[in-house]
Amino acid sequence: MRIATWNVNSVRTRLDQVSVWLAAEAPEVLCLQETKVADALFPHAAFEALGYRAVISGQKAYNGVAILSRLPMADVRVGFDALLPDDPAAVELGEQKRVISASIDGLRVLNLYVPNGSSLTSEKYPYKLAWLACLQRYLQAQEAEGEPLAMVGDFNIALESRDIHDPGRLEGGIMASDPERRALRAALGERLRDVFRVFEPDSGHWSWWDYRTGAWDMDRGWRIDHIYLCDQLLACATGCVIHKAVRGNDQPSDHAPVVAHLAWPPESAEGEDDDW
DNA sequence: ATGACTAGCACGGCTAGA
Repeated sequence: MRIATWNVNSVRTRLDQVSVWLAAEAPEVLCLQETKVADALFPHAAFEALGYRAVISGQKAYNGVAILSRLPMADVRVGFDALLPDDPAAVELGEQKRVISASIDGLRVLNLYVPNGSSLTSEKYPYKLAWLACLQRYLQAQEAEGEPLAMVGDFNIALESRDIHDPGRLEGGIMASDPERRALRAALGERLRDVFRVFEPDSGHWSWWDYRTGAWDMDRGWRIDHIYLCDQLLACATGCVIHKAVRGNDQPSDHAPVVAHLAWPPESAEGEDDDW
């Protein structure tokens, strides 16, 4: 199974590019962020023509997440409050459509669009920290269910210096501040690992390049789109790749797709009692 | 220090992104 994540910065504006990429790569699952469209206007037909069903949580103009899958999806959950119905913050944070999950082939795919935060002095910054604190509670509730977890999305956080093109200038600022990093690490706990770093220790690998200041031409990017796996899925991982070339398209999203390759479901051992 | 680009909304110039 291949699970992909891509912040498309408007699914309608990027529909042709997403369709071309899906037709070429055909991952089993593609998680989208920043769809920027109300649910009634989501372009289901274009994806169905390629063999994908979509489950969505969108809103007009801002935010919005979707899971596209070639495999059946079950037990779809929208928002933090789906698992935290008595948590006031979870209910309030649900106003912005940033969280959706589905059970696919025996694992839980959780697709997130973490708030950007804008700047350390913006009121959006404490919102981001509160959102991450809620994510931690949400993940604790999810873990209690015992379903293997793949958590993907646009995290709007570079966890380490090697994830930023110019850490000397950018570290400590938005997307690279200690409180953001601590909040995300607390949510990950000991359970979830960034699968990209299992296969690639070096810096110089980015998933987002600013539209401005020639960031793409100078290859000045950040790695803020991540795929986190629980131990059971991590043991099945065979690779994780950033599809950088997509950022070089005409009228691209500012993010590139990231794809994790999993040998899932695991093949049963020789002589196991499959036919009982 | 600031702004650069892009998209949405709605048709002028904002908000928001990261």
